[in-house]
Amino acid sequence: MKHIMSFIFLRNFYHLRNCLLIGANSRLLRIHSNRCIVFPLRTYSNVTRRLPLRSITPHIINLQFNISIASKEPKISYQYSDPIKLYQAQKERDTIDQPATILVLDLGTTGLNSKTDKITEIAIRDVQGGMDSKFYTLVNPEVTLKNHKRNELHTESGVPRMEEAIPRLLKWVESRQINGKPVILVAHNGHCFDFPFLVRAFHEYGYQIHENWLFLDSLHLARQVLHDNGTKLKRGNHKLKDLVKFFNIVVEASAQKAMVDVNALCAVLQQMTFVSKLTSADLIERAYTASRYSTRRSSE
DNA sequence: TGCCAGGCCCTCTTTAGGGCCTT
Repeated sequence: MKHIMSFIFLRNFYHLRNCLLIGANSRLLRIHSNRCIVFPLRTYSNVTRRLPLRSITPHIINLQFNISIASKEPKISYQYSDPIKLYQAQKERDTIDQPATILVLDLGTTGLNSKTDKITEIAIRDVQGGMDSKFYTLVNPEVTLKNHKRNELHTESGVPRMEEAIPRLLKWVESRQINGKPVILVAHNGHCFDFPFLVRAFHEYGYQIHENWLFLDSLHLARQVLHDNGTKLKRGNHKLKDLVKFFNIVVEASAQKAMVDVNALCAVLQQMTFVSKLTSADLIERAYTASRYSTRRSSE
């Protein structure tokens, strides 16, 4: 009986969200005792999603969504939605059993070669949001950059070198970790770009990637789930910008370039997990450990 | 705009070639 009620609850939930066209702010669903708990992937992101004018109905307004008319198309911010308040209230009471911390990552580098190029920028965001949910730092690559202005920016006093940035990164990730449960680092094309850079940098300065750290490539995920779901994207249209456009997401500008992409990927990840009905457990199953890169490195 | 590296995927072919995707 409990399962039947949960099924009906879920069906009604999806139906409600589909009707309102606001399915972005609550993604990870799980049955908790006899209740359906809504897990938002993000709470304080500045990302908004464009909605067609006809979708603004009294129902949405009555639900107290934050609507701003900034241009021809109204925008709906998700940060004041009820599921989020529910999540925050539950989190404060520490009653939600989250299987993992999901962190969206983007790196800036001096080039594309993880063996020879250096990291210049690290941006990470905890999709659950809350206080101190963002980590951002420039990194002094200790090499001369081609762009003179960028070179000055990255070599200013106070910009940490990678060996100084790693301990800060570790401390921040640890602060986001929930009782030693896994951390899933998500990056677009991370398997071929961000993750090899990160793992190599850790090894270079004598740090080990913790076994609880898992890696998930959102490019690979997008190519899989957007096909499985029937909402096919044409081959060659899985760039982050393409996904932002596909999901009709508006990303606010920021001086921190990598953080702009992180914000965008947070929203894209929400959409993908929603349309594909993926849970945290599903993401864990699709993720892999750093040993995948360590093996590659040792075989060189 | 294209180059850079490299893993994955698709297509066309059976072992190879080319495009995608990231800074």
